Amino acid sequence: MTRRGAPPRHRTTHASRQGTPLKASIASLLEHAVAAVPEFADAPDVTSIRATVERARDARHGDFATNIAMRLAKSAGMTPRDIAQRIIAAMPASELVDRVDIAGPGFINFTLSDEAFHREIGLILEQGEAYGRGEPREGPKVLLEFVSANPTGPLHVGHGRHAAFGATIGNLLQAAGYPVDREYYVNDAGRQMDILGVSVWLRMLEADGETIAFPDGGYRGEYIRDIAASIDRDGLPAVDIDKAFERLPPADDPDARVDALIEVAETLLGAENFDRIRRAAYGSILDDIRDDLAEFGVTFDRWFSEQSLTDEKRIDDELEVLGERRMLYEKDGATWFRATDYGDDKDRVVVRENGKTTYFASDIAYHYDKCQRGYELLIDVLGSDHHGYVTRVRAGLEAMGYAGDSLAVDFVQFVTLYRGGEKVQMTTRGGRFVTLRELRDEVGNDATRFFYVMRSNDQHLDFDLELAKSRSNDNPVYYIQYAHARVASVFRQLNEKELTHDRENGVASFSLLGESQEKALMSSLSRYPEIIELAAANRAPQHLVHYLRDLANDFHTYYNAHTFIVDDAALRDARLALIDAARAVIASGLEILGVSAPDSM
RNA sequence: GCCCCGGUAGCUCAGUUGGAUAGAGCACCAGAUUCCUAAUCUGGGGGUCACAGGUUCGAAUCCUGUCCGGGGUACCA
Repeated sequence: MTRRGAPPRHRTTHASRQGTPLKASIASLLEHAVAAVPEFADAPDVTSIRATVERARDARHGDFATNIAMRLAKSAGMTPRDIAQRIIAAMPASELVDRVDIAGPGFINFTLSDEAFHREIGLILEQGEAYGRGEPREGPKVLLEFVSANPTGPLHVGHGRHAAFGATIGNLLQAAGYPVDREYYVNDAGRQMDILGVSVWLRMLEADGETIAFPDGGYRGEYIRDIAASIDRDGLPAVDIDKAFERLPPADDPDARVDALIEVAETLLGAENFDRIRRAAYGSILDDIRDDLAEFGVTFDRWFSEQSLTDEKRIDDELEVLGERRMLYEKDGATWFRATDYGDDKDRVVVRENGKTTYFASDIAYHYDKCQRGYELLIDVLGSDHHGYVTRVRAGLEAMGYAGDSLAVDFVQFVTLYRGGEKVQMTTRGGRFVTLRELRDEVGNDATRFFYVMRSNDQHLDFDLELAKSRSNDNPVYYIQYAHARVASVFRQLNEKELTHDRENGVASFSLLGESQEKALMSSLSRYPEIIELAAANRAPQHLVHYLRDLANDFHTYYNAHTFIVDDAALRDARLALIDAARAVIASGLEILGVSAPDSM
């Protein structure tokens, strides 16, 4: 499992008042009961009682179950069943609970009253799409960084998964009440930007009719030509190409060749002009990335420039602090950070022999900066090939005086595209990837967002284009959206029959809803707050995906089994109120996933 | 070598932080619509949770070891 910096558990101050999720209400009853038994007063597990309350998996076990009696057995020196007996005897009466039973080796099973569910559905109708969202929390203040792709080309399908996952995590944390900001780290400094500038310049020359052996390390996408065409040539000096290229290192050393080309460009054009091309290039690409993400429903609170770390002397500050703390030393002409003091495999270079700082030096400064801005939990969404960074960045944070575990990293595994059973070639000879935009154009934003988070982030993702596009029962996106559209359709039908829906009458008539499908739907709906909390705490959107699928199934089953628009007004109002609650929860869940909730399909 | 992730039904994957008889979709088989959208529903078969030990009332889940697949192990970003 990926290591996760778990946010501290929400401390609930509850009585079983309205607005408290069902599970918390049950946990509260249990806490009172345990506290009322003197023998358990100092049992070590009492503080985590809430965590022991679970939904029963089997209807025969009631609605909720706890294993608290088994957990207390050792410290209390009693058998689980005896403990369960004592706890049940001490349980305060509640209108939410019909029965409390002991089962199996010592489980305590709670069977809720109809009233408990009716209240919960009423609450959904009252709160609408706000239902299930956690109370705003003081902290930890979360900074969520994701995508952060280099602005050297358009986003591809791998970045898309990062975008969808990160955005959904952000929505989930926010829904659970955490204060969260989203940030994109823009790698606008260093050699990559120089290579980008050179690539554009070479394409400009080509457009002028020059023949140029394009270097291996350069960016050769078609978009580079487009950018080259858009560069304002006013003030650019004329260039004697042949002379400029005659001293280049041989092609079998691509790195040296690219570096030499950068130098040539800077000399011939002048540093200012070259910088202008470079900025135009990365500015245009970054605009494209920003648009692409915005169309995908992914937005950021801040775009943080790597270059600003240098400009604002943040890296200098960092090196000074590390130096004062004696965390640096010189070797082989470079400056090294004592990462091994903090558990890393080896020490790491922060200033190279050539005097330039490393990307790692920027990373420390950047994460240090995040801490200094007051964020208490830093979440980075990274590709799984970056796992080696975590230890050293944590080391950097600790050396700078912050807790290493304030950094949590969620790794996103690779994406493989399939068309039917066929694997899709993701890269072309020109080094071109299938872009996120192409994927979105082909399968649509909704299916794309959904499929990206359908699987656990640390699972390889097989993205089947045909399945994502299919408008059939194979496709879980449409399955869920269809449930939402069906509810809207029912209300349209109601309108056509010139009937109206009296919600208050419906809520007052919930006791008429005795069908098994109705009870199942109510139970599922009441789970929503638990799902939000679970998915947020684990940063695992797939919990929400699976929940919505199950919820849609409960709805479709109900739809097929019973008619909602019946003659009996009370029953009709009650049924319509129930499906309207289902509509609200589905809409809320889809919103968190960044998927639309259509009224018709 | 060392580090990270994964191994659960024919396929793709869940599994609520150690619970009760391991779940879902697809695929396969059999059914449902005079009625609110059949983009739907109902039923059925299908499992050595990679393997071997261990921890305990209880293990797919935790520990140790082994095997297989992917990734990483830069004075690149």
